[in-house]
Amino acid sequence: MSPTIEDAAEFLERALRSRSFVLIVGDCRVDYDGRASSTLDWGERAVIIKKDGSVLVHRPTGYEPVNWQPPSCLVRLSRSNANGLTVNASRAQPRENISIEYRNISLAAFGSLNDTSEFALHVTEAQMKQAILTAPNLVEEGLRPLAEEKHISETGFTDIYAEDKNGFLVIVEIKRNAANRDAVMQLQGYLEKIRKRTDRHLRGIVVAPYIRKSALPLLESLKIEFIKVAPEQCFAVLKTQKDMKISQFIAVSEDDNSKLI
Amino acid sequence: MSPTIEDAAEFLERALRSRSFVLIVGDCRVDYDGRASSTLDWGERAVIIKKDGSVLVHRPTGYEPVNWQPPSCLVRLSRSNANGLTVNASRAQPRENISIEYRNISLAAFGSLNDTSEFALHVTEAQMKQAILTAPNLVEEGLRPLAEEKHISETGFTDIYAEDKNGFLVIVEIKRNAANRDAVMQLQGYLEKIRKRTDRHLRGIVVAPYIRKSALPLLESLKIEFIKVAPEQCFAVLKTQKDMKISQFIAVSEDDNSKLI
DNA sequence: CCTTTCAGTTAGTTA
DNA sequence: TAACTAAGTGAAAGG
Repeated sequence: MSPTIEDAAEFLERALRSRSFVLIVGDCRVDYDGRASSTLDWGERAVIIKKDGSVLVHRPTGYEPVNWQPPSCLVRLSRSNANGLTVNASRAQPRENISIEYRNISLAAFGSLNDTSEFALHVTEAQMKQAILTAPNLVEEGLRPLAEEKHISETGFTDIYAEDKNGFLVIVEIKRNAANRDAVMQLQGYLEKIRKRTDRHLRGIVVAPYIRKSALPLLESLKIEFIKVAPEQCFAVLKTQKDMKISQFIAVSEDDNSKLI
Repeated sequence: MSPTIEDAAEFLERALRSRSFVLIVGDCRVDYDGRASSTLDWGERAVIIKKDGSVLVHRPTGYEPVNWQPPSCLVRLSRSNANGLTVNASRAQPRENISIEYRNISLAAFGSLNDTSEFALHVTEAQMKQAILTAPNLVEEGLRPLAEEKHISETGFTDIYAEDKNGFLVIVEIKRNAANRDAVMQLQGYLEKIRKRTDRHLRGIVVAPYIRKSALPLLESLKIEFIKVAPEQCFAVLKTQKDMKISQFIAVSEDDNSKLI
């Protein structure tokens, strides 16, 4: 059933050379030495070796790996003896090393993982935009969205056209995470373009969960405003939308039931 | 090459029922909702489901899982449609849920991991004992170890017999981690046994990285002493021992080399 | 490269 | 069970 150590060694040699995602399940001993040191006697664990040099040793329970190595460390394979196979992962700065010695390997696999999607914590900018279009008072009392902006030449510029309660034109730039100088500059560039085409009074608002201190001077000098909108708020709005649909459905169902009584 | 979603579903159904260690590599979408919320669009990731209900979603790079669920959560499988398969992991307190929707599975495996060894951070008690036997001044200036104690009836009692510079008998109890009331009581019980057999002045010393505040009153009332010995110190001693051997070897080698010159 | 701060922190210990 | 604290914390942002 299990591959021989010999076969596994050859297999893993190829796996590590290919710098892909490597999975090993087997009976091993783990030694760590670095900022601290640790030992873990024989037992079956699952080990993940990633292409960036991360190494994770997972026991049968628990969220955290029992031993690990952060990204950008050097992973090598060595044969301690005919029946032994050791995976060695080390890095400098700080000098740390973990060695995983196998006496049996029950599963070994490797392959490249194709994964390019962006991870969005809380909500995406698109979802934030949707939330603000649904509930513009998240930004300002009396704000009325006008139309969605088509990306003309900008990259990664999520924004909203709107009118405030005084009828002034408002450009809202949304950032999913911290607004920095770049975000302010981007909005400024956009405002300047628009000012060339219209004489209307123009306001620029950066909307983000929070703003970098480093962006505050620029913000003030350009008379651009910052409104803090937490992803949670947006999520709450979107959730309420969803819940609305569900609660409406439930209401109908209850009506149906009442008819049955 | 890859199993069909149909086959994978059946396979994983069995895997989850067996409450063992489950590995899934495949093209998935991940949604999380709980203390925060997140989305992750299609891509290939490795998922670990442990018997205690931990769930880890790992991308091709990075130490941390992109999404996860801590131990003791409920993992269920559902078929969204003929070509879809969703792993759902939820827990209450706090209410959290992650759902992993697959459109392709390239690897699925499960099995029980037999892993009972104790994880020892820094050093084991045996190693601490070895270090103190090698360098008794870690505990006290002038301490001379007498003999190793055979475990009479105690469990997990790692200790050292010694004489201090005044010729008094010293019993040293070693704890790898925090010394608590139990440790003090254990040593006290042992001291009482010995006092019945001898009239010699007897000292009891608890050696550990640190001591619980809760154990201090008991310690004082029983006139038992506490000496802080950090695992790092023990490790340093053991390392020096090792290094001694190596440096001796190097010294010899250098001698040999010098002869060759 | 170092420092500070935050995390869906997790995990362990004490009250 | 809740509160407090440490972690081989890791990861991001700022200097």
